[in-house]
Parts: sequence; C-alpha cells; structure tokens
Amino acid sequence: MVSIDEVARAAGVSAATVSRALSGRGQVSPTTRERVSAVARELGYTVSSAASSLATGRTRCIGVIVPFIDRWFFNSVVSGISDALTRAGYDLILYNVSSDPDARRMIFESVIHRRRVDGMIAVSLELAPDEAAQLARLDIPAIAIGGPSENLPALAIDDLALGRLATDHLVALGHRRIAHLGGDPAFDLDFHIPTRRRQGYEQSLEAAGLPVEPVLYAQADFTVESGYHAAKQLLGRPDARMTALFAASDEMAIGAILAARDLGYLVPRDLSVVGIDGHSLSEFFGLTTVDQFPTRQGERAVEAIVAELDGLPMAAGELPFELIVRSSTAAARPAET
Amino acid sequence: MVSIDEVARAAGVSAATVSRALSGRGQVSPTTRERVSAVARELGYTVSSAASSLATGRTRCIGVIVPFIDRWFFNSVVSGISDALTRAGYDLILYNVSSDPDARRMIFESVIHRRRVDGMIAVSLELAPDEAAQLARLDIPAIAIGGPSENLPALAIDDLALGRLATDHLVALGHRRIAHLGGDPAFDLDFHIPTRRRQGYEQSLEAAGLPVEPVLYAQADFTVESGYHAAKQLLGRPDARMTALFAASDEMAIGAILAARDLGYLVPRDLSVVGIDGHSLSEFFGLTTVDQFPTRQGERAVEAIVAELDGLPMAAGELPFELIVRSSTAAARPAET
DNA sequence: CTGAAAGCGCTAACAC
DNA sequence: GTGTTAGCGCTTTCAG
Repeated sequence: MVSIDEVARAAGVSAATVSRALSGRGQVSPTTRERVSAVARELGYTVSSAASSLATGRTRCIGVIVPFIDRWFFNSVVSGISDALTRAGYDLILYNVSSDPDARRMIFESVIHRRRVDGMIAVSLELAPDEAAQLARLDIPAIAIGGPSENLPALAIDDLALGRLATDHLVALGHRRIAHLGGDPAFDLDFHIPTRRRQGYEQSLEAAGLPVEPVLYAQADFTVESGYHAAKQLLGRPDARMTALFAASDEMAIGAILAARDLGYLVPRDLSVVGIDGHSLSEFFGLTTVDQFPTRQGERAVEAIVAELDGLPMAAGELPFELIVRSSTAAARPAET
Repeated sequence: MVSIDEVARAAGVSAATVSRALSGRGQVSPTTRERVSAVARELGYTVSSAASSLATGRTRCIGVIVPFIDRWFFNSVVSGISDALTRAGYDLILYNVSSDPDARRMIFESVIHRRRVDGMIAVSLELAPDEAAQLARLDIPAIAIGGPSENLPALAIDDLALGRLATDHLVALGHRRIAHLGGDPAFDLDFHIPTRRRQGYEQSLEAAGLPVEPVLYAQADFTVESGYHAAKQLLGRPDARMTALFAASDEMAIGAILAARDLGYLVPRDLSVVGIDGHSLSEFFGLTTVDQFPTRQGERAVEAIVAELDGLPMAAGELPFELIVRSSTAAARPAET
C-alpha cells in the first residue's frame, strides 16, 4: 500500500503538503496541488482512514442502530440514510441489534465505544436508560428516529396525529362503525407506536361522537399474515358489523383486504380499509394510507447529524406525513349509516 | 476518553501489559490480567479502533456491497451477514450502490480504498472488470454471493438447477402447458439470474419432451406488481391455455396468484404456481417455492471471509436450495393432460 | 512475565 | 506556500 511519504517523495514535496493538497485544508499553490494530485492518482494513493482518524479524531463514519434490517420500514429508513451519507462523504456502520439480547448488550457496552463513529442514528429504538447513558458517554452527536425519546434528541413522528388522520378520513366518509387493528402493546418497544396510533383512533372517534367499542379492536403484530387473521376474526364477529377498518400498518391493512376478499366482502363497497406507512406494496393493493416517508426520515436524520458535526445546531423536529387516498376507502353506503 | 496510559498508570503497569492483558495476546500473569481488567472496566476504557488499526493493520470491519437494501432478498442476506459478523466480533460497513452510477464509481474508486475494511462481500453484484480490479488492488479477501463471478471467488447459487427443479416439480405433477414469468435480461446485472432460471425451465421442458413455446413466456421485473400484470396477460391469451406457471421470484409468483384470483381462476385447481426465493410472504400465500435461504447465504459468506482472515483457505462453493411444496401447486387434472 | 522503545500513516501547529 | 516537528493511541519486538 502506497503511503503519503511515497507520494511526497515522488512529487518532490513534504508529506504535510501532500496532506494539504489532497484534503483541501490549508493553503497550497494551485501548481503544487495539481502535481500532487496527479502523482497520487498515478500511484493509486488513498489516505489510510485509520491513520487519518487517529490524527484528526474524526472517523467519517456514522453508526446506525436498527432493531431489524429485514423489515420494510427499517430498510427503507436505512436506504435513505445510506444515500444521504454517501453524498455527505460518510461511511455507514450498521448495528443490527435484532437477534439476541446479548448482542444488544455487547453493542452498547463495548462495540460502539471503540470510537469508530462520529455520530449515531437510532432507528425506532427505545433505549433503556443505561443504554442511553452508554451512548451519552461516547460524547458524539446522536439522534433517534421514530418518536420522542426521553434520552435522545429525536426526529419524532406524531403517531397520535397519524392515527387521528387515518380515522378522521373514515369518519369523514360517513363511517360510524370503524374497527382498529393495532399492535401488541407488550411489543411496544418502539416508542409506543401501536399505543399512540390507537389513542389517535380513539380521539378521532370521540371527536365524532362515536363510542370506542372493544369489540371493534383487535391485535396483530404488524405483518400481513397477522393482519389477515386478526381481520378475519373481526369480520366474522356477528356483533362487530363494521363498515371500515383502520390498521396501524400497511402490511396489516393488506392482510385485512385479503381477509375481506376471502370472506366475500368487496373492498371498499363492504369495507373501507386504511393503513399507515406508505409501504411499497400499498399502491398495488390500492390501499389508502398515511404515508410517513421513511426514506426521507433517514435523510433528515443524516442532515441533522452532519449539521451537528459541522458545528451547527442539531435540528430535531417533527416528521411529515400525508394521507394518500386510493381505492380501498369509499363513502359509507346510506343504508348502513 | 480514557486512554491505555491512564489504565496503565492506574493499574501500576506499563501500557504494553495493559494491551496484552486486554487483548489476550502474549503472556500476562493471571493476577495482573485480573487487576488490569478490573481497572479498565472501572475507568470505562475501550481501545480506540483507529489506533489499534493503525498499529495492527487490521480494522475488524467487513465491507458489504449491495445493489439495494430495500428489497427483500438483499436485506435478508444482509441480516444474515450482520448477525454472523456480530458473533465474530466484526463491524459491518454497508455500501449501498443502488442510487446513482456516480456513487457507485466513487465507492469503487476511492471509498473502499481507505483501507477501512479487512474484507469485502459483494451481494448479487456483477462487477465490471475495472471494479474487480479496484477490489483486487485492495489486497484483502473478497467474496461474491449470488452466482459464479469471473472476477471474484464466489458463493454461487446454481440458478439453472433452481429453474429446473421448480419446473420439474410441475412436470412431475403432470402439467404439460407450463408458463414462465422471467426477468428482463437487459436488467441482467445480477449474474444473469433471470436468464439462467429460464434456461433451467427450458431444460426441464425439453427433458420431459415438451416444447418451449414463446406464447408461454412473459417478462416482469421481479416485483409483485409486475408479476401480477404479466401473469394477467399470460392468463388472458386465448392461445396460452397453461395449467401451471413458474415465476422466477416469489414476489412475481404472488402477483400471479393474485392475478389468477382476479380472473376467477382457482389456485391450484385451475393454475399451479411455483416461485423461487423462500420469501417471507410465501408461506402466507401458500406458495410452493424453491427456497434459497438468503440469511444462510450471508452467514456462509462471513464464514468464508473470516476463515480467510484467520489464514485458512477460503471456502467458496455452492449454495443449498430446497423445494418447499405448499398449496399453490397440485396435480394437473386428468381432463387437461 | 513485564517494561522500554520504536513505529503504524497521517495531521496540525509552528516556523520559515 | 511549504517544510519541520510533534504527536494521535495503540501494538510489538526486543531486552531483561
């Protein structure tokens, strides 16, 4: 591997000049810069990140912690993060804490402490107080995506408003018996997303003067399959008689659409369905959804971290979302209202 | 940040001893090791990866290059890689070359040259000769997942055999008119996967003495949506009259199942459908598929790289696959054979 | 078994 | 503008 000294010798300058010429920091005459660049290119020289990091204290790496990498929402966010980091000239170290709790502890206790990253992004991960403390000890900028966090500045999505918007849409269409497919609150690590969306649903009903009925509520685990089964249960209850359903995720909503079909119900004639996410499959299924632009969320997080690293104030804040109306929702039929 | 010297001073030994005690390399008396560990823990000391890398020449990082991170197959592989690397004590740097060609060039020309990684895994990425050359110049172990590569040792999946197995299954069920949903060969970057699977399909037909008919072939882009549309076209052709369909990906197969349903066909009574992948949704749809265990593929790649880094010979080789029969395929009805 | 000392390859003051 | 000189924090001979 060719070192900076070889380049320096070949270009007839000192190592310091090579460093300045190539990094753009400090003054170098255009001629020298040109010559040094040429020599470096010719020799195939690239700085050693280790040496550079050691000297500067910067690694030009950002760590990203996710609970899963094989779920749509998370890999969409990571995709946005990845593109934004590449553009900003940073590498991305992926910490996937999913599998086992031991791995998670390891990561927080030692891995991230090797000072390998200049900043951290935690995606939909509610940190335990001691984990947040570990992060804080690193003394690098860190930001959470996915909900207000007590221990970290965050790009928060207002899940309450999301749930309210989705339900308001159904209410506005004249539906009075609106079911909700939520998540298991025990599985509520991720910023209480299921709970918040459910509360939004309830607020919307109450605002419309509609009762919140337990018979109109079912739990699933955010997947298509679980949504399918839960929706089938709901649709099968003789006492439910809903005309609309709000699922806390698009995947569950898709499951619900498939369940309705299998039971012989027509969507949206017999059942209006709305989801949350903006999942890549939602358009195909004609699903009305509240898009939360996960890729954009990742980009926003990168912007915030990079700004902070550049000495600007970290811009936390709210994340945008938008109701996308497609063909899975329609006005309640007069006979049923 | 506490340094090795502070630990050394606090423990009353030299920095060298601290290094030996903590790394496990070299001889240290049990007593000293114990004391040093205690002090280190107490002070919250962790080695600086930059300093360590500079001194040893090892980064304990593996680079992973993927064309997409937001597609099921790739994030499944990455998930496997990530878990295996965590277990092996390596960090994972993710290079997502999807977005734009400029980014791709950048990554190959300079990013990976900063010697930030000890090894590289390229997932389903056919490298251009110059890209492979860039990689080779790094002089670190590299391995490709996804098909035989001319420029890189590879964990290859035998896509020909995959296509043959899927088709053989349909043939064995007595089907004579078997359609194929393939991928766009122009989109064939990824080791000619669509082409190979199609060839396997054709081989199987020929072995069974069946003709290869263009009318039974359609192209899509591996997604549910494209599979849906292509299958609908195929099923609508008056001259096709197929009783079975082999799709080159599970997502397309799922699209085909949905298309058949929408046309009023019953799966598998009117149409048997088989896919390839072992997609997480395939079980839900009762899809018969050839599972290619992507998570396992990632693990295998890590094993190979780590072995090579430990001085053992790199174990390239073939990847396993398995036919999983579910409810989307059934024997051809006698009347139709 | 332990310590001293020489670097790993680069950057950042500080001179000139 | 450019070179000199110290390190950055760790590992690893080499002595003892």
